[in-house]
Amino acid sequence: MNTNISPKPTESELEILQILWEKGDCTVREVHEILEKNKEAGYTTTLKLMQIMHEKGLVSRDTSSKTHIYRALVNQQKTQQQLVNKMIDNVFNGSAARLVMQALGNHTASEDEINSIKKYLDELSKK
Amino acid sequence: MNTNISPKPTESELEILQILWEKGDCTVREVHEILEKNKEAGYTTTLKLMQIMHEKGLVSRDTSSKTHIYRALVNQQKTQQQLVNKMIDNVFNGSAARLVMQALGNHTASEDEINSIKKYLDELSKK
DNA sequence: TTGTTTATACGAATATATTCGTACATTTGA
DNA sequence: TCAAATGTACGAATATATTCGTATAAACAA
Repeated sequence: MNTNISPKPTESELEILQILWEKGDCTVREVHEILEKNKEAGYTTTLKLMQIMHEKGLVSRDTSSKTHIYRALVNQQKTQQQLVNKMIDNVFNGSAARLVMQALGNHTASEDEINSIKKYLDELSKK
Repeated sequence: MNTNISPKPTESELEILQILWEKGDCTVREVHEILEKNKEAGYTTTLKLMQIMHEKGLVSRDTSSKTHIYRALVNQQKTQQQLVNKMIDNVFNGSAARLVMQALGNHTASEDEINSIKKYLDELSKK
């Protein structure tokens, strides 16, 4: 039973989740400053987005002091899995293998990456 | 050089592109009947979507007879690549390997699939 | 011929996502 | 103390995606 079904995050929400996953708990200002490195956006835009994410249950927040602290509520792995599965279905007609090859094809994986994937595949084979 | 940069197709557009890629040229009615198997939608909704796709340059159409024939203009592989790259960036912090593992983790790839991926990786390593 | 079916065109309603201005409260520092 | 800086709340504008109703023309069949 999973009462944890969150709606699929939008692109903007995903950008924010990335930051929260990596940095841990953050204020709006902290998130905003990181976002600003890559794109232009007003502070209140970021604030509003994070408030909406709170309404949706994507994040929690600590409001005990004036400056609120936000925390990701959805699990990174689960969210990634959800999005990947959707893409496999939606874009690759259900074939995970085709997605994998497409992913490796262009995005020139490094030798290290390739090796770690090979190891991973060996693990899978054993089971 | 690529003068073929089309805007990212939306989800609905992707469903239609899938059909055109698989079936080849289609009328609106043909596309609509396939779509209907999976979801409910009015005929004029499908029509409108395909007209918009035409405006955007995602499809061409032959209007020489009353019933128009639509054809995908964007390449399947390129479109898949575009979407996968976006996801690698957007969801996996730029790591193709992490996407690959996530994709294989849950979606229980078959032994055959795993082997074909291994072969593929070997090819990549050689270069 | 003439009514029914099958098309397209197109405007508009609805839903959702994104962006920002403004009001107002709290904190800070000169 | 009190003005500037910093923060939240919230409504509204804008953009985009999706859905559908209606008008109208063409094809078809009795």
